[in-house]
Amino acid sequence: MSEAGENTRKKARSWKQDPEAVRADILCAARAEFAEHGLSGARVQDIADRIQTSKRMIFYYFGDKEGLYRAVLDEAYRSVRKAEAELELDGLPPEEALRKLVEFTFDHHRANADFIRLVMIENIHGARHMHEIDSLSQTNTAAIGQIERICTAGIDAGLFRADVSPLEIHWQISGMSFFNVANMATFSVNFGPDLFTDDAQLRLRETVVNSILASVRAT
Amino acid sequence: MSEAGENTRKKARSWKQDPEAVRADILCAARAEFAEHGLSGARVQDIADRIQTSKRMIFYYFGDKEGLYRAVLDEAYRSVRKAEAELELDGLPPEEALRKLVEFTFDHHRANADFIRLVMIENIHGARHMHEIDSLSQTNTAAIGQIERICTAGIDAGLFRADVSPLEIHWQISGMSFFNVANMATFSVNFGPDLFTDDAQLRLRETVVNSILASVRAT
DNA sequence: AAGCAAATTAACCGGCTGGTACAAAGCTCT
DNA sequence: AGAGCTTTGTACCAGCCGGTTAATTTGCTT
Repeated sequence: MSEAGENTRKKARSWKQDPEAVRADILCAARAEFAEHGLSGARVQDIADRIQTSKRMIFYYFGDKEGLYRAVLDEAYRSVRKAEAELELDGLPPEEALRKLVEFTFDHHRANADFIRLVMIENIHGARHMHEIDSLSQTNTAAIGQIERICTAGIDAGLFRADVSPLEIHWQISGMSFFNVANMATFSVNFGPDLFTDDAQLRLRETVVNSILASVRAT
Repeated sequence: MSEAGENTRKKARSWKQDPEAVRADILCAARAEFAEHGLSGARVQDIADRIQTSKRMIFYYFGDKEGLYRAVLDEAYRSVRKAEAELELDGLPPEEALRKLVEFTFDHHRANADFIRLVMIENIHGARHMHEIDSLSQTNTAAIGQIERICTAGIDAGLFRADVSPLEIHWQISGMSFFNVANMATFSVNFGPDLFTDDAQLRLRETVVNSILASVRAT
């Protein structure tokens, strides 16, 4: 019974201190757990079990369950916005830039299902916890900047309608890209899984690009 | 302490039996509770407290918490699909029909936030519970029928592209209409609440109509 | 090496929550 | 009216789970 875990890193008789690594481990395990089960569905013990640590550590570093949840949410948003910011579109012609942005968002959402699920969960809670995280509003509003630049360029070139709304465009792109991941489960049950094979997703992404481009194009 | 509730309908000394009403009441209260807090977040006691009944009744009629949740989900889908089926589009020209369908879906989703939240919750659970409800798949696949008819009419008239996919169109309409309600909370926090005023929603709905129509139109 | 704060462990607790046992009250049928 | 079913109320329980207490270990500083 007491002989378990001889090759584990931290347990078994003696352990090394590595607070930052522990903190990061907890955050990572918590993200998975929260994404999978939601805030109330997640079990602190299960988070501890996912990594080589004890329940106590979680409260030690994050205060309580909600504090941990908030930290997870914060870090998740931060990393996503960072990825978005790294997308370089400034050199491209407007239509091409918009296409790239749609394709990126669509793919990125698919590749980060955990983040999507966290946002779903946060919406279930009426975004109550996001309000308590300051730093986010700044990072996020910046996401519109790219679209704004594309739009002004497109309008100036006479390619886009003069009344396009960058915010509405972002809403549309986000909406479909988000829905695609968030509602895959129920959509598959209701209408079959055909839309979610790899090549169907490629076609679907192109459909989204077409819709967005068609709706901004000057007549 | 024990004198409470003289004017309540069922308690206080003597009560009338009305099983179907109780069942319906529970279902209604449960829908609200589940929509608000999710499956694990919902409290059976709180559901009982919302109406004039005891926790005991809930287990009596629905077996356990998940049974109740399943019943709620079933009823919710059923009523929504019923409303969809009542929409009459067959007489209209294709573009007009499609416009009406988009407008209806957009409005209907907004007006049924509880349903949206239930679907969000069910997606968090990977649609696990929907699989255990038979009757749904039939009701739901029928929802595509309308779009199929519109598309064939549109293609035959040379108004729509020949390669439009009814399923993809449904996906787009659902996606944006769903996202609009489901992610209102986080979207507002991130980008401000401007898009969710009544008249902004009217414009947004028109934007969705435009995108869909523009993307199906023959060049 | 001693002192001290930070990191970690193990055991524990209180109360909440899903679920139940049991009895009492209504309803139906004869 | 009363037997036998369904429906409802009350009290209760067992276990889970977030959170805590207290003691032990590590490592830094002097």
